[in-house]
Amino acid sequence: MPEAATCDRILDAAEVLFAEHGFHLASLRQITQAAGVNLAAVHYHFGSKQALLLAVFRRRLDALNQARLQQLEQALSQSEPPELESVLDAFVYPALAFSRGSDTDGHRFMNLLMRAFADRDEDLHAAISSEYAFVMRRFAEAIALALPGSNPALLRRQLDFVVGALTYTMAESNLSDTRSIASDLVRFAAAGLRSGAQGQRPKDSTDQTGACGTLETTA
Amino acid sequence: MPEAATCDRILDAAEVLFAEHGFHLASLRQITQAAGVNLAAVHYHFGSKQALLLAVFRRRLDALNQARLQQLEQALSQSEPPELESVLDAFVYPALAFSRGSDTDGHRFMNLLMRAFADRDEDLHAAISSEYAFVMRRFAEAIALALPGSNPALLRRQLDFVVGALTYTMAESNLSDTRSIASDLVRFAAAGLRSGAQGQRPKDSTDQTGACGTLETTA
DNA sequence: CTAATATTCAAACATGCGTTTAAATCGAAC
DNA sequence: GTTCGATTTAAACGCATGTTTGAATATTAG
Repeated sequence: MPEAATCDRILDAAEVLFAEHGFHLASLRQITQAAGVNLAAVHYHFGSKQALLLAVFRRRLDALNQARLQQLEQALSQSEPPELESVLDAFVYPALAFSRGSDTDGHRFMNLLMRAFADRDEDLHAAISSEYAFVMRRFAEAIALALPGSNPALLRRQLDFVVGALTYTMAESNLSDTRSIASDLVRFAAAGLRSGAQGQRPKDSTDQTGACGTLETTA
Repeated sequence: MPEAATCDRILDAAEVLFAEHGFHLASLRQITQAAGVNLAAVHYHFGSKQALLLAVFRRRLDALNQARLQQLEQALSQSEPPELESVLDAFVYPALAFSRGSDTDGHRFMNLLMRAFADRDEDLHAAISSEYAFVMRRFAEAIALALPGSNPALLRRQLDFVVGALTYTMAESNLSDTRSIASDLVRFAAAGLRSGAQGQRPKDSTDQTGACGTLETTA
């Protein structure tokens, strides 16, 4: 029989309904009914509703960040030092392609990601950010290589600008050409990053740790 | 007696708890207890929990967008055509100052705003965006004036990048110097906007309506 | 075939929610 | 001082939720 396993059917239905109605509004009864499984199956296979949410996240983020790192390696091997636009594209394009691809699943999942970011779910945040923190670190290093002499504190702040622009863009519901949006965003971000790279910025630039490692690590 | 009126005490407590736990998790029992009023007072004064949320939003957004427009008028009167950086600062600074001001209330409210954006609450969205759509329109016009010959469709897309960077930055929980963050973001955004202003962009740039008027209007 | 293990199932449990109700209390006007 | 509308109060209603339970059913192993 081509019937998917119970776990996967639960994950699929949960992803759809979490993204559509939010974590707390999507009930396990809705989810299990949409998945065509019994209500208690969630607790049997995942333990709790919260654990189910985490499992939904893990399944997608693994694939996304793997695609990002793969494209980053390619960008790093193509020139020395790496080209800024190539690094940014490796960060931006897989996310946009995933969120706006032909399958609507990716877009739905990105909505879910935005929700989780806004919800500031501490447990989920901690679990996820520790799993994928190294991805953001790798990109920060690559951008620093592409912009020699840049101010690290300013660069980190500007990276948050890029993540914000990307996250917000992904959450937009109308979908048009992914490639052109990605290139617009890459050009926009590259110009912005270079605008602070010439050693301008006379003032303090207080380097407060603790700003990194938030959920942006995942988007 | 210096006791605040019941309505205001409910609004204050609701803003805190909505921002802290989200709309659906913050219960009316929590809110009324924190406000020191009876549970039924919410329905007597506001009608429903949803209407209470809307009232919380209105109270803050009025002040924020008024401050933005005031600073925009000043920027428009200072030079002809207006300077791009001044226009952007009028959009960015009041929001950042409000969200990171000495009172923690502003920051909490910005969290609430992000939540509402992520929640895609249709009713709230419709009510709010229609009330403040003209603010975004005014800023789009001003930026178009500051960048003569710019592509309107591209400009709108880039404006979303700016809104995203701003929203994301506001939601960051650590608070440091507002003025320096604002100027970093303004320089970043100005460079990005100018990067697409020289008539580049040969491809389509399909102008799909319906992209505007989303909740970004409020942030 | 049988025994043991893994999975599914229907039903119930306890809890918290938004909302409603009707009586009690307050504040000013006559 | 009494009356009348506005406000506050305590209690209850109806309902949906996440979770647990224990029996029924599949699945696998010996």
